[in-house]
Amino acid sequence: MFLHDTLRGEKREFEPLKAGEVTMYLCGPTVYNYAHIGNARPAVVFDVLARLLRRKYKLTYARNITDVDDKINQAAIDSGRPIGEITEQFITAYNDDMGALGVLAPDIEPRATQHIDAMIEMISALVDKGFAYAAEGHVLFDVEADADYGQLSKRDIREMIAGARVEVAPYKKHPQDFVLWKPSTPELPGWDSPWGRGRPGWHIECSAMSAAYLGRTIDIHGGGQDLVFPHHENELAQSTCAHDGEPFARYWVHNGFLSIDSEKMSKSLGNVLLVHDLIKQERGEVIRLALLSAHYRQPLDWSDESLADARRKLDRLYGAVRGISVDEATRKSAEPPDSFIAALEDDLNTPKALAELFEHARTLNKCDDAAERQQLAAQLLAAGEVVGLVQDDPESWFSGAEEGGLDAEEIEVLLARREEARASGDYAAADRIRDELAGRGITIEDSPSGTRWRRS
RNA sequence: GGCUAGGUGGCAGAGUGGUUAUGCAGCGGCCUGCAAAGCCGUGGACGCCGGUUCGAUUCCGACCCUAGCCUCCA
Repeated sequence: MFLHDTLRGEKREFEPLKAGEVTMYLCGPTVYNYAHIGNARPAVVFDVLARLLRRKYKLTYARNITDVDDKINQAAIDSGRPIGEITEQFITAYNDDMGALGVLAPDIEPRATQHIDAMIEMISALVDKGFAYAAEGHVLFDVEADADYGQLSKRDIREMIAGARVEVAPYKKHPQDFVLWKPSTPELPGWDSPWGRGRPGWHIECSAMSAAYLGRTIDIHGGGQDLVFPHHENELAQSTCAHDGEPFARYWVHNGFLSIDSEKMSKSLGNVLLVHDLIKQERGEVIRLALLSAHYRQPLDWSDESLADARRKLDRLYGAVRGISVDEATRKSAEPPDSFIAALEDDLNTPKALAELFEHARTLNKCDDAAERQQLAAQLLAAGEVVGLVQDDPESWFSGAEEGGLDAEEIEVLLARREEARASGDYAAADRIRDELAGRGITIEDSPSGTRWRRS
């Protein structure tokens, strides 16, 4: 298995720290709004990685929830609702939305507000060891005390023109020093600490929670590319300095950015696509495949076309297994094609893996031996399970409900009438029925084993 | 300006120092009452300029273009 590591800047063989066991941490959502399609990409990508890793290793996968944050505070002020109500609402919404995309729950979903003690402890350690200092109720990380600061994002703090565009707070020793702890006014959420009542900075949350659940050194740390700086750089600095130089993450894995119709997704452009809305119009599986159709490190441009494309791909895969009954034992014992796993194990090359799956589908379509067909179908389903696709019943995939469409019974009545017409040689009447169905989005397929239909 | 990724056929998107990616769309055929699905065949590509090489889309260098980060955004 190979993974691209941002810190080393290269793809290299993956070896867990402890033989047979893997720890993985992914930066999860800040719960003040619904997740958008860009947020969904890392969740889906690392879900596939988790599924793949579980084939070989005992995986412990943590994805945090940031439920204390100034954006949340602002949302509470704007809406006049209590913070706890807002965070609960969006935690539930996030899990529902990701579930709709086939994302399995991580082993651990730690919440920041439940780990304040661990954060305070880590901040104290950083102060004691000379890597942080208190100033005006704040505690700041001293980047100049960490000779390695900038190693992940390949930045040299001496060259950073910090403060050129943002006013530097007067209590900072160095413009790049970042907040570990900040004071809270009475109306803001806060916890007692050695530096007074306050709340944690964003970066320390992940450092403290990953150490609490996964240990000081974790195997894989994931997130979006935009988190490399400053978030992950700061996590790396905090954790390494607090732990006397013990390595923090052995592989840093970052997914590429997603754009919408070649434009950056942003509120000002009004093109923010929420998963919550998208799943009302399109099946989650289609969205999931669309997210996996480009390599995770590549930029991904989202458009109506990418969804239509994903839908047709699923038509092909479901079409290959349609009508084949795979018994439980065969299904359970089947292994995905080697080439499929090989592609995934090469830095999670999902487009390549899917291409292998299409080749496999062609082999299946060509095969006319019943036993062999069942075996091939079982392999395809086993492969689908690794990427979280093609796990639905093929019949329900093709007959999936559509608003205002004909229901299955009406269709069957029409098909029966068409069969009668065909049997009596009245093809004109048969074709009229077919045209009528086509006009209402139903495509007919005659086959030796009877006529079947699907929504197109 | 700096750092980090990219620029592949009509679209999406892998990969490789010389040989079919794959999916969709196109074209020809098989199958079908006709279709659809499926199968077979087929056209079409590697940003620009140099260099290395018997040979480069693939390696090296310059250039152009795009994206992300340098502003607590996945």
